[in-house]
Amino acid sequence: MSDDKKASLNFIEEFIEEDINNGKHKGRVHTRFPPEPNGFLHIGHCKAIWINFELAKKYGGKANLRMDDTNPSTEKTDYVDSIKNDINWLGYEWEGTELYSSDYFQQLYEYATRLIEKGLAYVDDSTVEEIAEMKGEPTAPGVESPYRNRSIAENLDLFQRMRKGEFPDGSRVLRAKIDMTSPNMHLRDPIIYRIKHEHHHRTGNEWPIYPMYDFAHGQSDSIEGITHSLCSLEFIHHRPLYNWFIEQLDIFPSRQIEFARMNVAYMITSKRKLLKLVEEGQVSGWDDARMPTIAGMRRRGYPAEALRNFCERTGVAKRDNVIEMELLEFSVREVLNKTTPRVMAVLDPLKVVITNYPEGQEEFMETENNPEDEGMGKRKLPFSRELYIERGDFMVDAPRKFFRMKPEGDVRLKSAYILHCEGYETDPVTGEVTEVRCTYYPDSRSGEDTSGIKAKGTIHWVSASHAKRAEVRMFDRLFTDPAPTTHEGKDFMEFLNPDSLRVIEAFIEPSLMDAEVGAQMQFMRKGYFCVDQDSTEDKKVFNLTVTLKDSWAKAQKK
RNA sequence: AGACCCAUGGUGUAAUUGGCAACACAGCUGGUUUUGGUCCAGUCGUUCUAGGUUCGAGUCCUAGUGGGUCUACCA
Repeated sequence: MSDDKKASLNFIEEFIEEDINNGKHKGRVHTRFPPEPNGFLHIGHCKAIWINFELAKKYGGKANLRMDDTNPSTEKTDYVDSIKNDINWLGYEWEGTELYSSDYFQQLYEYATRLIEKGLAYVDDSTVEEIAEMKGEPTAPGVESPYRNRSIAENLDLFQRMRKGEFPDGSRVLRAKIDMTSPNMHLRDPIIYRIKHEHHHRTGNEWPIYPMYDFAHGQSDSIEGITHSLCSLEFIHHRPLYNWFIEQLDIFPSRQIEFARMNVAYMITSKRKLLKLVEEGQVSGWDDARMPTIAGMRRRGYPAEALRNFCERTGVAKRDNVIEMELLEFSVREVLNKTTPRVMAVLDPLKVVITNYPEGQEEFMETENNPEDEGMGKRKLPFSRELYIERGDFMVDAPRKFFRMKPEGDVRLKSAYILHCEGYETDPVTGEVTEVRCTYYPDSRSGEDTSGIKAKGTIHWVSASHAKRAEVRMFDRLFTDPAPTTHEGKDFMEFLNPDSLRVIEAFIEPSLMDAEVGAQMQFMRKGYFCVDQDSTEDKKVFNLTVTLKDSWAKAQKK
């Protein structure tokens, strides 16, 4: 019956299935996510995590988490914890305990020694400038270092003394001896070890020399038996070198495959630039809800499931891409629509007095928590003579298609009565509406409406005497430009959105005072929100996760 | 300038590997709705250019054009 169409494979899956079909590694699939612990994970990492862990899952394989910690200057243990936490939060578990490139320092040292013994590596005494100079340009070949043809014995001796810490930082490096005329700059005798008398977050002062990325990453993959080493496009030029080391060292042949990293409009993923935002105080920290970090998005209220769905929808390819934020927001709303309770909160309050409703009287209105899911139950809302509604839900000179409250008009209060607007009061100075006066139809109560009145619109409300005040943080995109880092001659900071954060005071229904930090809900007709960690016992703080779609507002703009 | 990578609606990704170009988001129109939300239906719009191979090309070949990457003792 069902015409189960073949699910299409992305190009990495095609490679993997080809390898499996060829019996390579006995069909084993083992990936890894290799962050450098020098910053927080962001939306780009999110995609890399998704690819590596989902692929392993799909092919019944394993995925390692490996901290690529070969540079002691920038790496910190604090970051390790946040990285592990973020990955777990996204819903993934790595194989065994987390691994570290630094665990392989001894093995790497031996590999380097093996290279020297084969006459494929040499110690170079040149300065940084000299090495750069001799490297040449992409269009012009480089020249060989005067130290290039030292004897194996001398190289061995020098390298051992480097390891013993006999030489000062920067005085010498170990280079692979490949080809100074290669059109691929990475093959022009790349540096594989440098001297750094620096404390490492895990190996302490054990090592005065540290391997470079190219001499650590591929070998670590190999040591761990990684079958498919997935990385972003900019490493494509490193692949010949990656393979060269595997061949010369004759070690397990991991295969590097490059994919285009994911870019999202209005978000930046440069760790350096993100750090600048934090250090300059443009945001409150790495986990500011406006940050494209996983920690930030979590605090903002983006569900992990939404992020995973988003990664799946955006696909895997080799094309440069910028994904519209709308797709991310769709993914977020999609999950939240199903999972969050609806609650009443008025963000921009306007007082309504129901003149024919007895003073001092109160009623409790039953309302469903989520029309998408009856199982989420019902709750009661206090109702009284004075209410707050959204200022934007009242208009003095309303167009015909305005279905909310307007003079002489009827409007339904969600889960309560239908109101008839009798008039309004304004501030004599500013002309601003200060209060709306209405009457209610006693026989129009929700669920038992016999009034026969049909109100076209339904609006949300809170009882003035019962409502609580709360702080609400209304977030907007951090930048005004979809690609703030791509404009030549302009610093990305010039594109910071001055209105990315608007703090307002809102009135919320009393039940919300019980909401715990992290709790998520829909403020009816406004958007999805979550309780921020800055909340206190008597003052809740809510973060706007994402607004609801608003076709009325959209129509008004035209 | 050299090497390498890439090119399909506005955006992103597909196309049984040479056989009627599709899916999602966005847009637009309508329906349902006690959220102008959700949901449902419909609609708009695509193979960078020029040659070539072929009965047949988004797919293969050549050239061009456009975009990206590479010249850290970072990863």
